[in-house]
Parts: sequence; structure tokens; C-alpha cells
Amino acid sequence: MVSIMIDYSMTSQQPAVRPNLAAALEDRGFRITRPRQRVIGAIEEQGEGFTAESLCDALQDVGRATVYRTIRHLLEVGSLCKLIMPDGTPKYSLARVEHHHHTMCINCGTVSEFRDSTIERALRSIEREIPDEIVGHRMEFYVVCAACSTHGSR
Amino acid sequence: MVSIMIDYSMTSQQPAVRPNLAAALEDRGFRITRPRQRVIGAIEEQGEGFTAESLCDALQDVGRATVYRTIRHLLEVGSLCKLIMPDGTPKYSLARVEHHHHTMCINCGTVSEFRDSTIERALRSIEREIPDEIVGHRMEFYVVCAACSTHGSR
DNA sequence: ATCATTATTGATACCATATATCAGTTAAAC
DNA sequence: GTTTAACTGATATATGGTATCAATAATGAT
Repeated sequence: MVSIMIDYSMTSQQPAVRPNLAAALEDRGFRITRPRQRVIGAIEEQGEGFTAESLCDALQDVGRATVYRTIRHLLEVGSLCKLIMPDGTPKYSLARVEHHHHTMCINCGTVSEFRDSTIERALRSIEREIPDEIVGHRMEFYVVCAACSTHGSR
Repeated sequence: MVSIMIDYSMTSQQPAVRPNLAAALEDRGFRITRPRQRVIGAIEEQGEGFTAESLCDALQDVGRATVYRTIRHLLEVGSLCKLIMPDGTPKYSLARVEHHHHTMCINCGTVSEFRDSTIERALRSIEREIPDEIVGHRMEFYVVCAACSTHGSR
């Protein structure tokens, strides 16, 4: 399963700015140990739409607990996004520095991302309308990607 | 934990139209058995923001498997929404007939809902912009509700 | 009504994802 | 270099949910 990065924000054409995972952890007082370097390396290699198990598989000599712990730290620090497939199974994705949202192909699992000024404006307008204090949101789009809709199982 | 229904769509003032759970299952060829009636009863009682376990607790004499199966059927039929808290734990909520989205208090767990023409328009505009075929989306807002932000643990 | 058919149930086992525990190890600070 | 604190990884446990399957209940045909 290959994960392609498609950037739908055709207006702002700069490449996605990825957080520096090691630096993000270090800034929060975490030590950059050998096992954490290994996990970070695997995450950067797998990039978009990986699972905790796919990291464990790639890092046989790093303990499962350490893999999960590092994922958790990186989520807390905001360097990873946790995505939920329609069936509830989780996926992780390298974040980008700017706020963004994800599309996930329900057929092949490919994760892509987009930024859209319309949705950002709409989000702000919603946040004005909801009386409670908004502390976060989740927004994911499920798609059948171009590759899956042309050839392959449909 | 009390779950209050707040309808933020002040413009369209009709009350939320809830699906008839038994009818929805029956229409799809499911039998309306005693245990299913019990589950449906508990769901209608708990309304917004319940968990599978809270149903099991309320229905000691109905098997766990049956509770989970009934939830699954109702999700497939579109009569329930599955929501995900920021930490990844799931909640269920009685759907309404019209498309809508949810807010969830990260402190007390209260689920509320809203409909907003701005977001619906924004969603359609996003769907036009994303080249892949969109087959669904997830959108949830995490809040600290009024009750939690005034009194209590903050 | 009775029987045959089919769906449903619930006890149990199991699976996936993830966290808690804790003795042993590593890295940092002094 | 020793002390101190953080980290690791094996293992146990928690949580949310599905698979299995014999027993049971609902339905349809006679």
C-alpha cells in the first residue's frame, strides 16, 4: 500500500511544512534516545497514513510500549494527527505546521491532506455561533481516490 | 452525568426529528425481537452521548453481543451516530433525520448538536474542490460547555 | 395449529488497540 | 564518577468490539 501526498490547496503552492519530530520532543523536555530516534525515523519514512502496528513491524527491536509511548508524546506535542477510518480503526499521519484536514480513501487507505480557506472561514463562523468554548475539532473526509475509482476493486 | 440537548440552529426552530429506531430496523428486514426492543428502549432513554457499556449496564439481562450487534445495525441504518472523543473513546448518539454535527464537552462528556447553513455550504464547496469522490465525512467540535466552564473543575 | 425454515440470541473465546506496572538500563546533572 | 531522573521493554491488563456456535425464537407454508 503506497501513500501519496496530494496537496489540494492549489492556491498556496508551498510544500507542506512538516514539524521536526525530534526537536518537538526535545523542546518539551523529552530525551532523544536511540529507540525514539528509531521510531521517529520510521514515522518519517512511512509519512502519511501509517498505523502503530506498521511501526512495530518495521522496528522489531524496539518495544511495542516504546512505539506507542512515542506516538502518544508526538500526538500531545501536535506533531502527529490521529485519524479514524469509517470503521473506527485508527491511523496516524505526520502533521504539517499549518492547520489542515485529511482525506482518507476507504478502499486503499491512502491519506491525503488539504487546506481550504472556505472551510477555515466556515470553521471560524461556526466557532462564533456555538456558545460553548471550543477547544478543538475533528474533520475528516472519506473518499474513493482516483486510483481506486479508475482501476481495481470497484 | 446528565445529557442536555441544546439545539444551536436558532434559525430553523423545529425540534430535532429523531428516527424511529424500530421502524428503521424493520424496514431493512430485521426482526423486532424482545432483546432489540430492550436495547432500543435504553437508547431512547439515554439519548445523546451514551456508550455501549452504559447500555450493557442498563440491560443486565441482554447479552453484550446483542447490544453491540443492535448498535451496529442502527449505525448501518443511519439511526445512530458514532462519535469519537478527543482521546479516541467512542460515544453514540441518537441521530436526527436531517444532516447535523455534534459538540462534545471534553470535561463532562455532554453531547449536543447543531446545524449550520454556513458549514453545510462550506462542506459542499470543499466537496467540489476535492477531486476524489467523497463518500462521507466526520466533523466534531470539542468544547468546554457552559456548565463546566462556570462552576466545577477548571 | 404444526412444522420447516431462517433469523436471532447469548455464553464464550478471541481480536485489536492501547495503557499500567515495574525491574533493569540509560542518560543527564552534579 | 556517582547520583538522580528519565526511559525501556517484557508482561499484564484494560477497553471496545467481533466470531463462533449450540440453543431459542420468530416467520411462512401447509
